[in-house]
Amino acid sequence: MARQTKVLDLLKEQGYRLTPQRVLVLQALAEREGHVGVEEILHRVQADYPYIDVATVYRTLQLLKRHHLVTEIEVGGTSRYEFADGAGHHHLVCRVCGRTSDLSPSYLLELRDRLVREFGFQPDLEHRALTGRCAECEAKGG
Amino acid sequence: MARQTKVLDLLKEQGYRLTPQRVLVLQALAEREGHVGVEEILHRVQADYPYIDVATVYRTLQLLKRHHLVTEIEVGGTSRYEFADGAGHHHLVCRVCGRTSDLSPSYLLELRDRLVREFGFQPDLEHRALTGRCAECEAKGG
DNA sequence: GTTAATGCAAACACTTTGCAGCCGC
DNA sequence: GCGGCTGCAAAGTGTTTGCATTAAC
Repeated sequence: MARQTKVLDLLKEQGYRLTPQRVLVLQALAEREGHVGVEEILHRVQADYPYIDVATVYRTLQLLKRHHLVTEIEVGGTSRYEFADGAGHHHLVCRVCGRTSDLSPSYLLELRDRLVREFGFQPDLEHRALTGRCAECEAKGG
Repeated sequence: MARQTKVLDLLKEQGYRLTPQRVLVLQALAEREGHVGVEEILHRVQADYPYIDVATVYRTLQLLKRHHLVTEIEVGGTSRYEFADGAGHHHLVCRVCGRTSDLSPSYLLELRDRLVREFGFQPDLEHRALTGRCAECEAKGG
């Protein structure tokens, strides 16, 4: 059973229409680990259905986000989206080679606790992308 | 002696021209604590010199950034700039009321160390804005 | 006088919106 | 068939760029 099936059921339950566009956007998100840019989603969907418009992709992503079925992440001024299955997590994004890897939520817990404890500040640390330089690029000295 | 004077000297030394526009942009940054949006900088400068263009503001900020005289911070998809005097630091930005407060760099050191130690990943944690809800807005339950 | 910096306008990338027609239910 | 959803086009942000003119040195 494909990752996106339960999301589709959920949308249907809520009275949303299961248009082929929505199915394809979900598919594009599901068949890809990690966060995906809007551009890439558009291209993937267009492979199956060339008439889809960016506006529809954005609208679909907004809908999914509103229902917490995808999570949005901002990296370098533009938004990327990711299937929201399972627990939250973060990403390490290499600024040089672009490769990304996952980071357990536990890494930001200590920071959150300190901010809450010391300032009563509840930080948005749900699904963050941390940019930097990965070990490889660091070694190459780019 | 105004905060921006040494920056102006520095620019002059490097052979850059001290145009009134540059002086005014620096003034706008200096007379304001914390990070300032481009829009606000533009308006402040226009009060003294109405003919300045946004492009000039952007170009000036790029120049200053290139020489590490201001730091850039991205919050909510747009850039904000801050005078780069003294040690680095971070900001807590309340998503509800918009108020900001400073955060000592020490708060992110432990995280940086773990990422370096465990993954060899050198994160960009120089001058970050952490959004969230401040104690007051949290209490009000907005 | 040179040449860098400006103002203006146009282009840019990303995202949102208005609207007429279409199609999932 | 109703009403939500789509495609298209246009507009809206925030930022950058090309170019002729201006002004700092």
